[in-house]
Amino acid sequence: MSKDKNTQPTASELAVLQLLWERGPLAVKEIHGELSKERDVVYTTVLKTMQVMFERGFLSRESQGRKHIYTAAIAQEDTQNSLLDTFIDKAFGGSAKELAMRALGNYKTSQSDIDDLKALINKLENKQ
Amino acid sequence: MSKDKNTQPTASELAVLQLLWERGPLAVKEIHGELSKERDVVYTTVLKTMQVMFERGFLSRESQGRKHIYTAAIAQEDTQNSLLDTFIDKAFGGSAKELAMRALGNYKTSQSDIDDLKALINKLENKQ
DNA sequence: AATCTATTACGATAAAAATCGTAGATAGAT
DNA sequence: ATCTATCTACGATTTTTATCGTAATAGATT
Repeated sequence: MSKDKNTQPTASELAVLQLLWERGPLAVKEIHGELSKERDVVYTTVLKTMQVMFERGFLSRESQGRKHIYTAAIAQEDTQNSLLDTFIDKAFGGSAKELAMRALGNYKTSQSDIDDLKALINKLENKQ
Repeated sequence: MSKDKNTQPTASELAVLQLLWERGPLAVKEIHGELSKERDVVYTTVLKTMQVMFERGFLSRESQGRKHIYTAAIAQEDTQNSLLDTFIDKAFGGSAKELAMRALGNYKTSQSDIDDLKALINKLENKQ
């Protein structure tokens, strides 16, 4: 669970990772298709980003005919934890609790969300 | 509570804002002193950053003799909310609850933290 | 086999952010 | 009145990230 800033994906890279985490291995074409739904971006821009990610070790790939099928090479949870850690420091002066309460207070929570939270709090309380 | 990316402070700018939010109005010299504790940074770099922040409307300032005393011109809470919003999308696929649970699960929580959380959850539950 | 097309490779450029050096000004000390 | 230390102003450069265009190639199509 590294905290090294240089091993953290950039914003563009995260957009690619999210798709791979959600949908499994994909070719550049498919990532480009998805990203294009949200903003204008040229095919080779996405290609280049993914090539860089491959060099950085964020993605692995295998050839399938003439194309490459890319897979996320870093775990979603580890990556999120590392980003979260940085973010808590950067934006919330290091207070995880402040951040959590703000997140909960500002967005809609369903009853099942609340149940999950209660369970977590129980666990935390017993752990003490 | 703007979400406009261009109005969001950068990482360096946030470091300055945190200090001003915590300690009130300060001169460049003082900010530089604090930042220097954590990393090597030249005085004029900090000065320049703060001048840019002033132009961007993130800071206001008043002359005191030959120096400027800077004040945060954007509210901490608004800024955090805006950053949080971006972060939830970027790193947690839009799930505030996921983020909150991760934050709580990964860091130590005191009993008083837990009490605060319980109170918040009660409030959320009644709100539904 | 020749042509077409999807795809990669890769360098170049642009844009954004961070860093720093030099110059000039001003308050206060001598 | 002059000198000195402290500050600001500001341009220039560097670093990082994002974007894109061109060329080469492998496989499919005719």
